[in-house]
Amino acid sequence: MIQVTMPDGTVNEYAAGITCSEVITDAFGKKHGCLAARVDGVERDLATVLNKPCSLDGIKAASAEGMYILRHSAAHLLAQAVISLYPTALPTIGPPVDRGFYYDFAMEPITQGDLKAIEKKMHELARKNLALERIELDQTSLREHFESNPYKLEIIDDKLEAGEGSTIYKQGDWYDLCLGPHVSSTSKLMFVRLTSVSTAYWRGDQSREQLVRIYGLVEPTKDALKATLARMEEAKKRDHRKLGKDLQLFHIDEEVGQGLILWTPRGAIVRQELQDFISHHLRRQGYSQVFTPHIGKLDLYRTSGHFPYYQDSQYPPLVERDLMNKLADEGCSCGDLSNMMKSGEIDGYMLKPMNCPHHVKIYASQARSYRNLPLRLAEFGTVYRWEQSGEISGMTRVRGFTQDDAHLFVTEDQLADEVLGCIELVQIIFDKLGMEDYRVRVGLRDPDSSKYVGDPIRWDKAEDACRAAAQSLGVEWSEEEGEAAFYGPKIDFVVKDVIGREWQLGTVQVDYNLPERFDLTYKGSDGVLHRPVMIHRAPFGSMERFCGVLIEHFGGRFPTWLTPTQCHVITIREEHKAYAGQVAEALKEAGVRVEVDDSDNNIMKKIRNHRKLQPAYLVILGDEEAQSNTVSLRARNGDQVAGVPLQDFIADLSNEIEQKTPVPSLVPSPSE
RNA sequence: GCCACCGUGGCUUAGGGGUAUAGCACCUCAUUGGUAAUGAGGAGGUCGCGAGUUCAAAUCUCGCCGGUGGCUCCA
Repeated sequence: MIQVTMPDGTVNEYAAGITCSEVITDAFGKKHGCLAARVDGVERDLATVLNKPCSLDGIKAASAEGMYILRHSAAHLLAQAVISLYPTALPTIGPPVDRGFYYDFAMEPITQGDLKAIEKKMHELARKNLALERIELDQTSLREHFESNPYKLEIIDDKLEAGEGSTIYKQGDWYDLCLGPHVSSTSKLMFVRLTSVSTAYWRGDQSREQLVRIYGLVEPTKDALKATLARMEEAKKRDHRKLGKDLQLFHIDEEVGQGLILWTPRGAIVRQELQDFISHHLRRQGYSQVFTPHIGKLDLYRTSGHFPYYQDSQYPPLVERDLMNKLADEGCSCGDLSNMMKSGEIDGYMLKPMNCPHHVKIYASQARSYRNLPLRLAEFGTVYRWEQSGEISGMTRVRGFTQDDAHLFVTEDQLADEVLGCIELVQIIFDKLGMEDYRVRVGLRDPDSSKYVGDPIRWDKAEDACRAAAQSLGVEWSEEEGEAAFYGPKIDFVVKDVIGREWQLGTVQVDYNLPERFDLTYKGSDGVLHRPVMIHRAPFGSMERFCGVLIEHFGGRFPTWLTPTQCHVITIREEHKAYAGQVAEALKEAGVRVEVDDSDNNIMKKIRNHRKLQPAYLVILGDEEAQSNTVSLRARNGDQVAGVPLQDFIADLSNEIEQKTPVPSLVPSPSE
């Protein structure tokens, strides 16, 4: 007999040789819903045989571990299906990922259209209720099993010591090299959906074979799969690239260039409101606004270190016309030109990849004393970076973007307080926008590395300041060793949107490097020159990415203060035109953004059309309203209220805008 | 940058060797309608760009540009 300790502490006795599955059924009943077991803290198959005393718990599909196992098993099922339809395909690796699973195959390219047939085959195999059997093999036998698959052999070479064995999992006549654990039967994998087909390099190495990668989803129940698919639909609807078009927020024109955002009037309003909001808080926090140009001399970036070190991710430099002509006359090739710029023989201008060198020069333009510090220079500064073409996407990955940037020049003693001040700003913004779901990453130096600049003692202090600041937020935060920039520790903000995707937005970075490179100084109270510390911070990251994320966060339904047109005034009949003009005028007078539709379409049609642009309110005007000097309001969700005195509406609306209320709330819902 | 797929009026889209569908939006006329599509008419496209094959190319081929999904990269 062996003793098995259950999670609640009870100890049951069983005959040795009993399986996890039997123990779990005994302890939790037949409908235990467990996909696997945890034996002495280690994940195991349900079929695992117990021969000695242990602790045991079940792993349900609802848990992260359970989903991981389910997805992993589904990847196997996918491979089985693919091999049965494409016998010459070679399976390589197929891990679970955050939202599903994938499997990479060495095979001829397939298309999205081929996925249906593969999915059908998966369902067929799932229905066969094939047991997944774990088989331990010695290395010789393993190699025999995979002798026709060089990818698996490479894995064996890499992962196993000489002579070391491993396991395969077998289902029907198909098997795969795998450590497991897995679900007990393919019947647990009924609710799969293949989502996309793509390519990947073997082991992520561009120089190696291109593989076909198939992505899929799996859920434990039909309803869960439905819900996941619905969530994906929702994500698609919220896609800022689609909403940006529908709501006329921005435009990207191939003739202007890839990754270059044209802010159209409606989008520009959203951006301007956000900038005004942040500017207000910057003034309150003692920042000084500055403006700097979009280009600077190569020498500046040689000093800062941006050129030529980061050359590959920048637009190529600009060269003055006279110099260009002269060099051309001398028969200078492009390669010569590039080399001469690199060596510093000739100068040119660069589109700025960062704002800091310009701000540093503002600091350096005067002699500074400790009495001037901290100096906080803020600018919505536009920078340009040469992102790889395949990486560019909508507003979230672009080549030109405007950072809500600022650089703080502080004394060593002020560092902790100033980092805290930066954090406070982030908190205010996220709170106001209802972005409660975010986490903070504190990037620390790798203790084993010597790539960092600056004195270790100062680093320790700066790292402590970052930790303390992150702690002060009261949200989830993590320390990540080795994630610091070479010039200082940093705090990154990662926002989770409503559908669970994460976006890296703002950042606060301590910098010991630039003050050194530019030989920045201030006169201390001791009369001696000291080196200031810099803090780079951009709480939104970039206006482009932030607005892109915001569009998706709100699903295009911006709060009243942000929404491009706050009220759309709609008339019922032609004779209400005059009153509509009066109402619109009064609203404009109060600073409200308003649009009027007094066309002769009927009211139903007009409502339908104007809803599309998602104003906070539709203001509907007919006989009753005109006679009593009131308005009738319709909210986005269709709720309505009639007979609101115009003056009350204007007062309430102004208040809502002023307060930056997260959701338009001037139309009470009928249930309240 | 690499791979696969895609590119038809402002938007959504049919077609797939004989210069092109439809809906929405737009304009005109009629209609004056109380909370998600009134009716009729009209205008708008050298089918991403450039070459090639062909009597004939939106359609086939090649190159380029752009988009999507991945890979790789990201101060």
